[in-house]
Amino acid sequence: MEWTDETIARLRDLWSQGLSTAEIGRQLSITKNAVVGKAHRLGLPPRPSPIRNRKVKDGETGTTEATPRRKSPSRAKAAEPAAADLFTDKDAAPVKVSAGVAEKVAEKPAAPVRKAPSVAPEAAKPTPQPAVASRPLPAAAKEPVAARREPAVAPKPEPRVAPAPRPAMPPRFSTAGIDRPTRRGPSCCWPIGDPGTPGFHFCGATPLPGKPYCAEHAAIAYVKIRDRRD
DNA sequence: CCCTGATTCGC
DNA sequence: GCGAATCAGG
Repeated sequence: MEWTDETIARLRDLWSQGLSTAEIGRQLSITKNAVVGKAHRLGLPPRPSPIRNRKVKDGETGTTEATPRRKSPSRAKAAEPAAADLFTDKDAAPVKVSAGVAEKVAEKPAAPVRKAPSVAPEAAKPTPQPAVASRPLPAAAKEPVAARREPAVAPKPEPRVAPAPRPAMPPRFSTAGIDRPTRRGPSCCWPIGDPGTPGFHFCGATPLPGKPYCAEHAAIAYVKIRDRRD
């Protein structure tokens, strides 16, 4: 797997959107393992694991080996240092509210994440049929399977920088210099150019209802998730 | 069984 | 660094 800047950006985006690792893997045409592995290497915020803390530190009971399977799990690494570290900004922190949790919480008052409200529930679904169910996508509808998702261009979905709501405190990249769409309503947040680069900006076109992207980019962003299983 | 994410470790 | 194998919980 060649982790280009684009793929990494996509990974981060999808990851921050709360998609499951397997889902991300399907969209990127890679295995979930690759997704998780890379996510960890990137230091992406861990999402609620279905399993409990496996890292019960070595020693433990000592009587029976905890993980005698492979070799020697002597690599009882540290706990979970990295993730929290990354969120020095309060802005990024709220993202911790993951899909699963979000459903339960049902509200995030002081934690307006970038994801559009309408998008959240979709992405939160274990089996996302958003792209399939409600897709008034004209372009995509034409060639659903054929088009698939090949970005073709070089999209860099940048999760951090929120397009519309709350320009208060940008986490890492200041939206100040970013040329924001003139209109103030919802706008397509498909990134154009490299984040942090002078020319970087967002598409800004009128997004599809309930989608963060315009029809054009939504066709790229949201792909038939079906047919992906080989 | 299926799903999920986390971790390990050979490459 | 990468990701299959594996683990482990729901």
